[in-house]
Amino acid sequence: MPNTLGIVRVVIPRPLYQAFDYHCPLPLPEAGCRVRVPLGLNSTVVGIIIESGVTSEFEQLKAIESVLDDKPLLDPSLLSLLNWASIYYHHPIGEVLFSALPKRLREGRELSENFSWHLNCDDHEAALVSLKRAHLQRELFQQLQSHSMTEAQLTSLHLSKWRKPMQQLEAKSWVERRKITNDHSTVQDVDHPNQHLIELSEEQNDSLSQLAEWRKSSIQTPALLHGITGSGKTEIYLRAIKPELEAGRQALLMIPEIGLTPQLFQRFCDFFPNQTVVALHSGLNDSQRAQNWQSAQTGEADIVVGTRSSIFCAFKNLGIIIIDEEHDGSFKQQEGFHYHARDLAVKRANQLNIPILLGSATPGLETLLNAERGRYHYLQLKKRPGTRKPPKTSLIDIRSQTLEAGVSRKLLSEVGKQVRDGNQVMLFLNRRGYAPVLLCIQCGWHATCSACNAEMTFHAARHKAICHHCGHQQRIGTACPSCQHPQLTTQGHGTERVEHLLLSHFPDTPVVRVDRDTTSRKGELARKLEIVRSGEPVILIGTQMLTKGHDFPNLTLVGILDIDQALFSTDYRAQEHLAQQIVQVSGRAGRGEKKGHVVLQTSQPQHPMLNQLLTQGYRAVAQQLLQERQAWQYPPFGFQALIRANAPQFEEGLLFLSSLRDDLRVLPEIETGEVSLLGPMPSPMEKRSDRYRYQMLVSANRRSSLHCFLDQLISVLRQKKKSRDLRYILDVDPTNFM
DNA sequence: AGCACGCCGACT
DNA sequence: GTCGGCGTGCTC
Repeated sequence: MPNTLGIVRVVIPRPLYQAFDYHCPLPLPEAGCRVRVPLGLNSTVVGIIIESGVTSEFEQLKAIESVLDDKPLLDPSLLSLLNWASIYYHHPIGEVLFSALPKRLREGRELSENFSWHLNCDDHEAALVSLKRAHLQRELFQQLQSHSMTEAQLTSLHLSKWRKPMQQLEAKSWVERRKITNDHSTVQDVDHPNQHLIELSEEQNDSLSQLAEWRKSSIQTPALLHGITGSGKTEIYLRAIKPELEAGRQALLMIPEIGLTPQLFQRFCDFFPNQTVVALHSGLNDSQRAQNWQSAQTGEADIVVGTRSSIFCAFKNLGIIIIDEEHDGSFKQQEGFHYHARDLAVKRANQLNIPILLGSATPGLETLLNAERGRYHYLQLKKRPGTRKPPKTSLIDIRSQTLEAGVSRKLLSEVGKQVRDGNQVMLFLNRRGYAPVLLCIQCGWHATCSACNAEMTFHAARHKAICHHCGHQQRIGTACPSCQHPQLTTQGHGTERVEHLLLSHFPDTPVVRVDRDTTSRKGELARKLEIVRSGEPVILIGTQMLTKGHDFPNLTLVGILDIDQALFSTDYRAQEHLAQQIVQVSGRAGRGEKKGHVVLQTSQPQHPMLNQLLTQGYRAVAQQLLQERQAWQYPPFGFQALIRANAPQFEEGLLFLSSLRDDLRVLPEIETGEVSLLGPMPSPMEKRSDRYRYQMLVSANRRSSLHCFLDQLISVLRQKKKSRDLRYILDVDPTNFM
């Protein structure tokens, strides 16, 4: 006999598509609470209730062991987003739900209590005098003089070691610790005298009033803010958020993976000094992440600035979502649960009926199409504020140039000229290391990775060849490892090589290299950026780390090296990415008073896309690319999913996918031609990290056909027997075919 | 995934 | 005999 009372439906952290029912003592905890439940013969796991008070078909229910939360951690709207994502991406609900939680909460740990610290001292002067020698305490004291601070705020300040001195201040009774109960019943004053120091241009003001108009409508559609680089999109974000904070709601600002420049975060803190701004990105440790996540969940944080996974952050009362650099590829998760944070953000905003603003100088083709079809509100910023002009771009035909380390004479002399004039220069090369190929001219040996089908990149300073795909390293002496010939040579150039070239040509100018190798140490990137921000002449050489969001006012020349590879890529997205990259890098030039100039080195100066980009700009290129996509029925006109399979044995994944394809042949969507399959075929790098990788592409002209087909595909896939070391994954709306 | 069960070959 | 490799099936 089915029970009608005392049953909860629980999602388990396992790759399972269904939830399990458990008995639970009354009163039942609400959906979104964590519980500890028995699973299998003798283990217990942390689960999340997704439905409370259900009837169960299942006969032998077990009882939950304990309830971990008295208030739900995930509210109904977030649960429904996660459930939707599980269905849309055809990914097990167990993994989807748990990917929303910070590690500590996933493990069932206690919620830490949040505190704030308040100054409780009559004579500030006397206290400061007595703290003359206790620098850390003194600094904390001064911070607290302006306003009281929460743990999240203290941690996000660069005061890494604040706990000890704070304890000492507490011991002296000058500081009082209080438990936070802020539930936004009283809204802090959002206005602040410093806020309006930056005066907006006419165009910016116009966009803002359009935004205000747009928000009055009863159904919120997304808005695209298409503003050229340097047009001041951040100022729009700040002012778009402000009314929401004033109404006691919270804001989520999503940024690309390595896009969190301390300046952006600082700008938000400065603009809203009375509000709590917290970060959620990969630079935080587990405890900071749990802390900040929780502060959004309780309502203590007003603004969350976060990367991809912050789309799953719980909020007490979310009022607006802003996505900066919405075209950026890092919003798509590339392993495990392959979600697209931007697309989920649009869905979340739609479910909550709150505004969402997508900002970019180079909107993705999907977003641009939505805007041009009127599904998104389309705002444009076409000018840089003040007298600043967008940089002028010219091409250098490298076929008629002498090259040194891939840099043309012409560009080198231009660099010299700018540096002599006291300006800063940036060279962009999307390849780190010294050279992508290391070889012996005597015996033909070259450094290849034993785990991947790839060349290893030579890193000169470390005397190593490193595989950029799996991290495998090999020490390189002076002689050839195969024939002992005393000299090895290189082919191609990376940032380290160009750095050497620049050092030899410009011995009196600092050369700053910014890539993953030179910034892996904590604080190193910040230190390098600080050198550049000092305004002294420097030559920057770097990878795409340099392209995102930085503001260097004294930078007048940008040189873009080696784009030719991307011009001939077989990936249909390569042209879009290249155009975006060129525009983004170029946008670093001429942000201050001085005029900017961009030099693009290519062997294809007649290439139609490049020429259209230089003469008509990004939007024209995007429209052209959209036409091509339409002709081929590629996304966003067609809909795709990719099934990848890999195994340690050669061709095992291929066999598996071939057999899957045979099974799928009888499905109705294949017979009617609504859905077509391409492959299976080897992935672009067949062997990677000692696994052989294969893929099969599923394409459809209608999203509904694709999803109907994928439902059946998943059930076929799950019933299929496979060896234990074969792994497969379904990627809906793939953006990366590697 | 993580775990138990059960089947089979290969060792002290 | 029994140890352990791995294929299979189940988890409320």
